Amino acid sequence: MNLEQAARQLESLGNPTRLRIYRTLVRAGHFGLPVGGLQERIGIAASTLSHHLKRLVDTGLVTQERHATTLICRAHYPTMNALIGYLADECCADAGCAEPAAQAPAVP
Amino acid sequence: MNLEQAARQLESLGNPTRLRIYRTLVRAGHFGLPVGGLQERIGIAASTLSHHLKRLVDTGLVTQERHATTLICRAHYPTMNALIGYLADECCADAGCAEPAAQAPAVP
DNA sequence: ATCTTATTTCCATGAAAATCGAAACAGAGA
DNA sequence: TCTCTGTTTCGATTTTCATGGAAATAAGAT
Repeated sequence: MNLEQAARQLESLGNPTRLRIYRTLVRAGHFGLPVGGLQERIGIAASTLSHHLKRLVDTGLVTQERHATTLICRAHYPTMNALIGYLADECCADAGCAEPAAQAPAVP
Repeated sequence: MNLEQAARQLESLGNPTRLRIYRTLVRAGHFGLPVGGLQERIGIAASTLSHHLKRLVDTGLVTQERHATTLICRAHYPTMNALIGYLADECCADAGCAEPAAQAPAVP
C-alpha cells in the first residue's frame, strides 16, 4: 500500500453519497445487494449511482458479480482492512499513539 | 461520529498532497513542524500549503499552536483514532468481518 | 427475433477543488 | 518606527467532481 493508493481509496470514501453506498453494502452482509436495490435505498439517479460505484470498484473497496441481468455488489473487506492498517501504521509510526489524555493535544 | 463528519475527514485525507502533509506531521512526532518546515519538505507554494492545512485543521486532524511568528502544526491522534474506529465499526457492523472462507484470509 | 429488465455510457452543466503569484498581515527585533 | 521573517488572504486559472436525462448495451425470457 503506497500513499497514492491510500489517498485514492480515502477519496473514494470521502464523499457522503459514496460512504453511504459503502455502508449500505456492509450492512447488507455477505449476500450483497444488486445495483437496483442500492438505488432504491439511496434514492439517486441510476447513472449517478453507477458513477459512484465505479469509483468504489476501481479502488477495490467494492466487488461486483453478475447474476443474469443483475449485478450484485459487495463490500470487499480485505481492502478496507488494509486501508485501516495503513492509517494505523502512519498514525503510530513515530509518536506514541496511545497517548492517555483524552483530546488534549499530546506533548508536555 | 456521524457519516457526514467521517466523509469530511476522509475527504481531507483523500488528497495525495494532504495525506503527505499529514504523514510528514506524524513522522515529525510530538514536536510538530512549523508551516515553513512543511513547505521545505513537501515543496509546494506557501499559499497552496496553507489551503491544505486549513482543511486538515478544520476537520480536526491537525492542530496548530503559535510560537512567536511561527505556527507549529501537529497531527491530532484522537481524531484519527475516532475515524479508524468509525471505519472499523462500519466495516464490521453487521457482517462477519472475520469471515473465514471467502477470498479474504482476514484473521486466523 | 423481439421484448423486457437491469445497468452503463454519453453528454451536458453547475459547483467545487487545486494551484500559485502577489499583496496583505502578524509579531518580534533593531 | 521600520524592517524582517513567517503565514495567510486575494484574485485568477485550470482541472476535477457530482449530477442526471437520454441513449446504448447486456442478458435472459417469450
